[in-house]
Amino acid sequence: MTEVRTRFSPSPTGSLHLGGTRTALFNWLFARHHSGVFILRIEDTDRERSEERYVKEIEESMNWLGLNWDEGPYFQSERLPIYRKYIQRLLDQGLAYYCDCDPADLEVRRKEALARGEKPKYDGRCRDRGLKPGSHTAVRFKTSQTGATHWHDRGKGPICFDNQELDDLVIQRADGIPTYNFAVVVDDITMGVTHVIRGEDHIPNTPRQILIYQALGSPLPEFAHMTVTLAKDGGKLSKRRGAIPILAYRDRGILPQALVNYMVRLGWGHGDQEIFSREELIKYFSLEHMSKSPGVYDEEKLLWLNSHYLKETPLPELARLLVPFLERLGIAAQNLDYVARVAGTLNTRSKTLVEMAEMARFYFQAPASYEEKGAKKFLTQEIAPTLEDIKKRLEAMGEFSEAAINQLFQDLSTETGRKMVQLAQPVRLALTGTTVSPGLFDVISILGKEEVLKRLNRALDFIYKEQ
RNA sequence: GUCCCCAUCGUCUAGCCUGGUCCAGGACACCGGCCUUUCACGCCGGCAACACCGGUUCAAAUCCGGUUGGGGACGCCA
Repeated sequence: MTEVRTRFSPSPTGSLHLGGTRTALFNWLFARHHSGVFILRIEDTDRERSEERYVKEIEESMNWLGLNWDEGPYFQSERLPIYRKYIQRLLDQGLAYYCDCDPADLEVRRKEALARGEKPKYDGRCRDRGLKPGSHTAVRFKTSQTGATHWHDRGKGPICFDNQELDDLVIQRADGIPTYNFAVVVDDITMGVTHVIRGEDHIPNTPRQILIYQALGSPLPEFAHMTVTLAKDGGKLSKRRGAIPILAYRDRGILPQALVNYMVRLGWGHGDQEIFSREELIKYFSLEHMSKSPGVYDEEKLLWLNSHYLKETPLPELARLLVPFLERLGIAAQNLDYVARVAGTLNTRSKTLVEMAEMARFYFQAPASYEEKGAKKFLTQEIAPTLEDIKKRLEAMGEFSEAAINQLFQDLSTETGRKMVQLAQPVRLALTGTTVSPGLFDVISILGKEEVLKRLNRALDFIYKEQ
């Protein structure tokens, strides 16, 4: 059995989005599952639109998700001589020819055909003219006009195209740069790619590429076309339709494990299992279980997975992850132990690190104001004596543990006959500024005696000043 | 328009290849309830689907054909 070799070949003409990343993930998983090789290849033959910074972004995105590659990155722009050699071979064998048709004319003819309700195809007018290379000549591949091209797709099953549907595609532009359909084939041949796993938007390219493989006398790789991802309103997920750069997920406080888990479950399944560790993914992944119909991007499910992984992440690590998000809010958190305790009270109630940081704010900054409705209800003249009492009791406490504080409030409740809620809410408001927060006794314990007393005093001042 | 692909709860999916165990299972979302110092978490329960029409068969979500619907592709972009 020969070694499995897959590749991910993005073009650096923009940020990496969910769709492309999912393709990378499936290729990576397939390679890892078979202990094969995963190659990164940058398809930068479009000189106009390719940019160095996007190469960096692609690499950074993949690194963030842990999709490590074994070979590459290869750059098509550095492989021009190789393509030229293969083009020449086809030319010499009469399997390709020069064409000097004006691109603008072709465009007009294409529009006309479309208007007539026909499939826009190149009519092959230069096919037998025996043109010599010139400054405005492209090279076209002589596509067979008879028979059919078919293959067994590992994702879709048998697919067949009538060759009459195809036309003589340009394989080398007038500027000497090969086009996508040709460069991919040459690359996949020379890099020994055994499995081509890509989006189903490439299905129409496949018969053309197969014909080129055959013209070059090379054996075919396996093809597996995976579904595209649709936006909520239907239609391919795109920049216009809600797709965001993959790194934006990181900025939004999404964990890489959550994104990976989400992407893999979109269009693939393994029984009833929803949560997969990286090892399980590698162990279970197979092309056969890919779904055949397109999936709709559902952010709710991503967020659910994210909150799941947020809960799973060990506190010290969660603290490390949270710090940059705190800093973004202008909170300098040097004490990682403190942040870990804070995170421990927030990990079950936030969906993202961004949310968690926002909720953590009061642990680092005293409330600047009190939520209006809550203040009206709980920070009243009537409660003031009780708050004074709480203050005194807390002040007298030794060990400031959650359990001890809990006991203190229980006692107070029995002694005063006040319900816990009537005790907790005013204090919560005083400490956090809102009526919603993590468990109050945890909050008190974490903030510490000094800070708690300070905030209680401020709340009391607020009450006395208000009435 | 032409070609290609696809079709199970609102969404992601299991089952389909190897018909009966499926009056279709899980998850997200949603709706109840429990827990409770608030909000969450957690737990329990509920809602909800085999697109349609024919055929094959003792029997079809599962096989075949058609219809409808959705998606993709039709560049000297990738």
